[in-house]
Amino acid sequence: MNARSPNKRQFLDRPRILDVAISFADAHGVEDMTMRKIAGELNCGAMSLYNHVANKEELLTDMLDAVVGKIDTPDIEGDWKIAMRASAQSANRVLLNHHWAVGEWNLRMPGPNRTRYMESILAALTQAKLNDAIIYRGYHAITMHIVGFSQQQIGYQKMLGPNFHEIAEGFLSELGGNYPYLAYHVRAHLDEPEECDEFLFVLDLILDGLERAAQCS
Amino acid sequence: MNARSPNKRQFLDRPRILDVAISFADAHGVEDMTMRKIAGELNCGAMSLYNHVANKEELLTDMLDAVVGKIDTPDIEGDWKIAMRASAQSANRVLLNHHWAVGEWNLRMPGPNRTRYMESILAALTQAKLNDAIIYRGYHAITMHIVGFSQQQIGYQKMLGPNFHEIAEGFLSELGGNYPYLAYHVRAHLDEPEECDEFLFVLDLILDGLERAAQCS
DNA sequence: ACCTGAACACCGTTCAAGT
DNA sequence: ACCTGAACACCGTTCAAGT
Repeated sequence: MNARSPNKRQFLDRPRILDVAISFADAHGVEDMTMRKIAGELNCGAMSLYNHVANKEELLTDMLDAVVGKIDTPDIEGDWKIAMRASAQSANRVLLNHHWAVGEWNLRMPGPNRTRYMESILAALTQAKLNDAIIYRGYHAITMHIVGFSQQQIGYQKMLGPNFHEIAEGFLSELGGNYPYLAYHVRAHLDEPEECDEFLFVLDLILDGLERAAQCS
Repeated sequence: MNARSPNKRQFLDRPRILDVAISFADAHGVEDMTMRKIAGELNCGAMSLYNHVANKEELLTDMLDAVVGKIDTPDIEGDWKIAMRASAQSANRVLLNHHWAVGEWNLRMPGPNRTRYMESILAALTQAKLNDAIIYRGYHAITMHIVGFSQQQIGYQKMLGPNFHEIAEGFLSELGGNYPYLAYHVRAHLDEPEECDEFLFVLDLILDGLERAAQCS
């Protein structure tokens, strides 16, 4: 009669597996995520998962698409740059919350959520009355920035870990007297209070540049 | 007396292991790279590798650093934007030649080559007489673009594979009538002859934006 | 229809034994 | 000092058997 009893139906279904897998990857990283461990958290045998999911690849593809589904789509009304900023910031927030997702983004074919997401970005750029060439390049530039910058942020977080200061200081002393510019840069990292506006700073570089390029042509 | 003979010294050393590992990852991807397979290509037992390398993690860290060592550093003389463009293009070329490297870039602490590379970028930005805040943000923007854009290019290449057209057409017919903007974008991909200047287009957006931001402040 | 244990073909790495 | 096979604790997944 308890949770581990074989007769107690576990309501094992696709969404529940997806939820548990995402939570596990959030907590321990996707490289530690194992079919056996997911099954363990669901109190079922590892092979039971395969009644609902073709294989681990498919599970990961669906996990990514579920995460993409959480991103706020740009509002088609009003100023396109403001809408794009809001959506990009939402994407950045979501990706930081699921730090494994950024590594899967460019490896997998888009699922339904990502397809919708792509369409919404392209729709917003078209709405902005940019010409075709700028929309084409702009789409790549914007999505590149969203996942690339998030990945860089996450990468630094992972490399430095919770004992941030200690590792950075260690790296600094390894540098010795050489590499003065790098030492200066690392020290700036240690002093900096907030990084969140840096994502938007670079995004604006791109958005403003696109607008300017469109006016020139 | 042949290569597989145990008495024939294999000159098994760190650089040789690194070379073979990089070639293997280039050919089959890092996810298929195995200590046992590397050993196989070196005609030695899997455990022999551990006499020269602490573990697979360390090997991957060194592989990435070796790849970074191939990137042309920006020339400190002359126009900073031209120098940065040349170096970024070199990085893009190197990363496309070692498509696994881009996934490791943000996961590992910099080795000696990457340390030198970071220093050279920061030196070039300082040489450009940009102010401290712009150098700080600009460094992140430029490196983000170099690895982020390369990763996006590689990701599309991997997803679509050699039978590029076929898969894209399949995706298009899956889209059906919905997602008109996305369908248009995918068709533009199919028509486009060259993508190599798109990397520079976005880089210039960033470089010009940095210069403009520096003048404003 | 759904679940599952045993088994297979792999991993990275430890260890004790070889030379 | 360098090499290595056996072994350990894992993987993802197949398959045949259960309900």
